[in-house]
Amino acid sequence: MAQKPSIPKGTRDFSPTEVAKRNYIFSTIKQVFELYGFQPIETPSFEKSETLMGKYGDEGDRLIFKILNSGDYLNKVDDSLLKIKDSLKITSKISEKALRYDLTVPFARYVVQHQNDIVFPFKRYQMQPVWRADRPQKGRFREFYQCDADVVGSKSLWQEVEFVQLYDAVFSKLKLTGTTIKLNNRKILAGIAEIIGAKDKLIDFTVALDKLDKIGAEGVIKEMLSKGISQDAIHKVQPLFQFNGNNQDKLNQLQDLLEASEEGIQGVKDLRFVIDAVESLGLQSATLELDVTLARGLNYYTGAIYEVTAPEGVKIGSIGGGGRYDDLTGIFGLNDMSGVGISFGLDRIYLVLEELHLFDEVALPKPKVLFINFGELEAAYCMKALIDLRNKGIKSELYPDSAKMKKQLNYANRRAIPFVVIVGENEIVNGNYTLKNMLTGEQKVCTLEDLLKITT
RNA sequence: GUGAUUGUAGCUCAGCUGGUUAGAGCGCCGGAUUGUGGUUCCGGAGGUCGCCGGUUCGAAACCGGUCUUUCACCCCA
Repeated sequence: MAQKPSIPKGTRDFSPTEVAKRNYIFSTIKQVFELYGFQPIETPSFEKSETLMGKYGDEGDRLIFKILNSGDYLNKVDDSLLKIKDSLKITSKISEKALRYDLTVPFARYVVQHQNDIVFPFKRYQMQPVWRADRPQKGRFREFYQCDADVVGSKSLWQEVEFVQLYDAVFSKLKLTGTTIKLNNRKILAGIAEIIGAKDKLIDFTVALDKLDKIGAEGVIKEMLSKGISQDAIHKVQPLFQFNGNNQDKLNQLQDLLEASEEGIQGVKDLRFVIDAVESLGLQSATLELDVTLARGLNYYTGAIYEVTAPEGVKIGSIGGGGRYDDLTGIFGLNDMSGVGISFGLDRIYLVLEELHLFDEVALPKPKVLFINFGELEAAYCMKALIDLRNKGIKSELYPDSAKMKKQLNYANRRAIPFVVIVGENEIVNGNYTLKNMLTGEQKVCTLEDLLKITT
């Protein structure tokens, strides 16, 4: 046997049924995106390294797939550099392109590059694969799809309200009820950090706080201490560790806690606006939850932070996330362009729908009629009928070879094709067709008109 | 990147503490049945036991490395 074929770690093949299910999710998301006024764009699967590097933190840089330069790339590297074997330094010499790590940074690049042609506020959506050199595990792949919708050029909080509704609309349409849309605001996190005098440790602080439901208050405190946040400071935010009540209660508690921080108060105000609006407009199937521990986030979020978790009982992590970023296009030289956006993790949504058996009605595209092939003459006769069937939109095909009847019928069975048309000498002489129902086994001789009528 | 875990036929898996020519079920191909399927019966093909190296008289089994699978951490969709 030849070498056993396989695909790289963390990648997957998708067979027809899987593609059908994935397309169902894609088209649902796409419909809702367009319903909300977004327009599609696409960007290259790889970008210049400088566009991507440094945008996702050190951890992110490590996870970016680098593309080797073409040609004799090593020849151009200094011997001295090769000798010290510093991978980081050599990488920038031998690789100038990298695979897309997410859709937001390429989008920022796109906006800056096309700023003169874009009508602002610009609402775009994008559904494309992204790549991460991560170690795969449950619900985590090295190649996966993101479905993003972003608005740039508007600071309106109404937009943030709409994204909550959009999440709810998509999940409701997928019949995925019981999702939780978690909402937070970076300004609140900054406010808290300010109150405790750990403004410079905002990232460490938020990353630790984010783990509250996973490692508990003790674990969080331990991690904060190890990052150099003082005992005294931690004591001040103690209330956060047992935060409860409904969204309004939480808002009021935050209001008190953040009194001394101007930024924090602004965050509470923003959050209150969004929460009030969503609560008065109502959601179909999702629950909106203010979660102060929500800190995931890419370093560029500056306002709202979203994260969607699957219904209780499905252990898959988040199935979507997003937020507001005021400074993103600034990196590429376009200032004062606020953006807010969300992302759907297609592959994870797939896993959740599968686990909850919500794919029932997704039909695999397959032919309805198979013409049995008895030979050249018969095949030619069948091809004529096929034209009529196909013109009427009836998915149909001719078995390509004049194989044994048994084999051809078996093929119809395996593919669950409901009708088979048998044409031999007799049928050709009489100008008719023998139609067989593969489910009931019934068969009858009929005209082309009957054939079209019955199989439609 | 850290720590575990998995790998035997196309698929799901047996294969005892190292011991002849490595098995089963399903699937595939052919026949019983040359214009009638899903059932049944008969026959057949298909394996460098992930890969490389080591220990041994002898390795699918033991050891090392590597790749792969799954999982946790880090981080994230």
